[in-house]
Amino acid sequence: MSTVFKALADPTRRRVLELLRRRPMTAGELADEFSFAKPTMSAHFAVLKAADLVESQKDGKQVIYRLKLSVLEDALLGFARTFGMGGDAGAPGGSGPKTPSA
Amino acid sequence: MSTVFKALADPTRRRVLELLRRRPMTAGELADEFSFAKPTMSAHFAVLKAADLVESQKDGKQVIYRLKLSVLEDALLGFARTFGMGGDAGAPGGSGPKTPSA
DNA sequence: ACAACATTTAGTCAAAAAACTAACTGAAAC
DNA sequence: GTTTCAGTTAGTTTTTTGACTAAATGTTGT
Repeated sequence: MSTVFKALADPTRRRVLELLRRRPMTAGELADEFSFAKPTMSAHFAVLKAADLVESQKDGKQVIYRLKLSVLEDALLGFARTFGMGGDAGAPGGSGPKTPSA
Repeated sequence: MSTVFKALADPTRRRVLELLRRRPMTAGELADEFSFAKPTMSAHFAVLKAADLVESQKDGKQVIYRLKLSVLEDALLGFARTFGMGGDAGAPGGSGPKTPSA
């Protein structure tokens, strides 16, 4: 959970995820979308992978990155649910703004 | 947007938000829930405020913090929507969800 | 085997983040 | 009006982050 939010904290990484939403891309393709050096991008990929937000697959001499949408979904919506958006997960009492549990 | 995700990246701040979801609390009440020194907590509050995730109101010698749920909602669900969760915002066959350069 | 290519690893550096203590500000209480 | 209390500001320190260059790894093509 914490690793996911840490990963999402950087705008470059968020944009990588958005790019990967459309289609899987190689490290090189992704790197071409940014002005950073390749090792810098590689480090970003590593953070995303550590957060389990992407998976990588080796294909010849390139590496294909693919978004793990379900993980992003679970983290985001799971957290949102903690706040009473789209479900309920923590404010059972009665003073809450959402979750009209009565 | 970036300030929101930066704010959410820290577990202490996420927990502060969760506490504030139940009811507005004073800085002192919030600080009591953690083992950090008060200035440390004050700095966390400042980050949350800069991200517009909370608002503060002075009441005598204390400061009441209140969650701005709608801001959190907009950020979280807005970002989720970018990824096609709970709506649509850019994935389908077109050429570009962002940067509609045409 | 070797050259070319794609990517990662290693090592460095500067800037940002998160914590602390000490000192300050403002409001209440005495 | 001075003490006390709540909270923030200032200043310091340590750790983490994000960037870079140079070098290593592994893969394909010659």
